[in-house]
Amino acid sequence: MPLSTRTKSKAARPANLTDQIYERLKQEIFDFRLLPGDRFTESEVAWRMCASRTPVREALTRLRRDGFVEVLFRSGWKVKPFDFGQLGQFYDVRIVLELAAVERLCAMEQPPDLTDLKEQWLVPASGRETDGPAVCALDEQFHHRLVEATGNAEMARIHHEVSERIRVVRRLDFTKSRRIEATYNEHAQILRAVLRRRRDDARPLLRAHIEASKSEVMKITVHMLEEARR
Amino acid sequence: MPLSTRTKSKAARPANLTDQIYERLKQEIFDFRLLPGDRFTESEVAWRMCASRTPVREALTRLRRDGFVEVLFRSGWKVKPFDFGQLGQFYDVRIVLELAAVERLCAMEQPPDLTDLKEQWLVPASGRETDGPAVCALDEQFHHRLVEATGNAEMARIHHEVSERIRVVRRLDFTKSRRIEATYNEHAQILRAVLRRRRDDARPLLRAHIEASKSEVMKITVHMLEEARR
DNA sequence: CGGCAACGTCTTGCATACAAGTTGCCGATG
DNA sequence: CATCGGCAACTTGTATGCAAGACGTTGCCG
Repeated sequence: MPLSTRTKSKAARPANLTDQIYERLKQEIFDFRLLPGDRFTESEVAWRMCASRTPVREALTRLRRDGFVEVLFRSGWKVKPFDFGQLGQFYDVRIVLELAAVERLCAMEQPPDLTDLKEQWLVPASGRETDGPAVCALDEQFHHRLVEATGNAEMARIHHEVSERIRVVRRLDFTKSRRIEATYNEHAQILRAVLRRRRDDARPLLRAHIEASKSEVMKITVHMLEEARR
Repeated sequence: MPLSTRTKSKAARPANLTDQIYERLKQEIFDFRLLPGDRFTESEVAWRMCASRTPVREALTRLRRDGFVEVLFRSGWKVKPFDFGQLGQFYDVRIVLELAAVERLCAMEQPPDLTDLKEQWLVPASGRETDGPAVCALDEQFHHRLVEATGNAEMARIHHEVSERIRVVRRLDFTKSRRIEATYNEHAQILRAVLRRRRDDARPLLRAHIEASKSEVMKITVHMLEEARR
C-alpha cells in the first residue's frame, strides 16, 4: 500500500492524519493485532498507514505518553509488555475514583439523571446482551458513566485513561457466561443502591464488584500467558 | 540567538532536544514568562530555543496533551487561559486521591517510612522555611509524598499530573505569612494523625486543609484577574 | 466614506533529506 | 570451533522543503 495510492477525501477535513494514525494504532493494540512485546519501526507503520514518518512519529509519541508503547533509542519501537503490578494499580485507581464518585452521587442534593443506566442494566434477563465483547464495552460505559455523572469532567477524563489502560485485559473477564451474568446482577444491585442513595450499601458492592473483576482478569491473564509459553 | 550558535555538548548525550524544549516551555508557563492567553508560533519558539520546528512541535504536542497549551488551526499556539471550573475540579481530584491515600496509609499493616516528612514538618517554628515559593514546593512535595507512600505508582503519577495543572495558581496560596503558618500547622496535625494511624482524625483534617487552600487560591486568583483588568 | 474582494504574508500539517548511533552479520584469526 | 573486529544496513532524532489554509491589508468600487 504505497503512499501515493492514498485517496484524499475532500469532503470535510478528515481530522488530522496524526489523530487517525493514533486511533488506528491504539485500536490495533486493543484488538491484539499488535501484541505486547511486538517490535516495529516508524517506516513500517508509515507504509502501512500510507503516510510519511512525521505524523506516525507524532502518533507514536502520544501512544508512548499514554503508556502503550516504548521507544528503543535508534532501534525501533515496541508495544509495552504486560505489567501485572501496574495493572493491579490501575484497578486500584479505578476503585478509588469510582467509590468517590458513588459517594458523591449519593450525597448530591439534586441527583443527576441516570435513566440511560436504568434502561441498560435494570432489565429482565431476556433483555440482556450476551455477546462477550459487547458486554465488555457496556461494562466500561457503566463504570465511566458513574464517574461522569458526578459532574467532574477531569475525574471522568482520568478514569477514562485508566480504563483504556486495562481495556486489553478487561475483555478476558467476559469470556464466561457466568461472569457476564454476575456483571448484570452486580451492576443492577449497585445501581439500585445508588438510586436509593444508600451510600453504605453501594460502596461495598461496587468495591467487591471491581475486586472480583480484577482477580478474575489476573487469573485468566496468567493462565493465558502460561499457555502461550507452551 | 540563531540556530547555528548552539553549542553541542559532547559529554553525555544531552537527552532529547524535544524533552529539553518541553521542560523549558513548561517552566516558562510556571514562571509566568508565558502568560495564560499568550500567543506564539512554532518558528518563534524554535528560534528562541535554537532548534528547528520539529522538536518544538513535538514538545508543543505534549504540552497540549497535558492541557497547558492549545493550537489554533494554521494560526499559532496559545497558552490555555485559566478555567476556574477546571481548577476546582482538579482540587477535587486531589482531595479524592489524597483521602484514599491517607485511608490506605492508616490501614497498612506495615506502615512505610515517613521519616523525611517528619523531619520536614514536625519541627519547631524556628526550623521552618518562610520563603513563599519554597514553602509552595515543599507543600506540593508533602501531598505528593502521601500518595506515593501508599506504593501505588500510577496513583502517584496521576496525582503529580494534577498537581502540575494547579501549580500555576497554587503559589498564590503562599504569599501571606498567615497561610504559610497555617500550612505548617495543618501539615503537622495531618502527619501526626497518619503516624498514629487515626484514619478518622486524618481524613477530615486533610480535606479541610485542601479545601482551605482551594478557596484561598480561588479568592486570590479572582482578585488578581480583577486587578489586571483595571 | 463604507464595504468588500483580492492578494500577500504567515501559520500549521505533512513529506523528505540528512545526521548520529545501534545492531547484526561476516570474515578473519587464535 | 569460538571469538573478536569491522563494516554495512537500518533506525531514530533533527532539519528543511513544500502545500493548503487563515488572517490582515490594501485598493477598488458603490
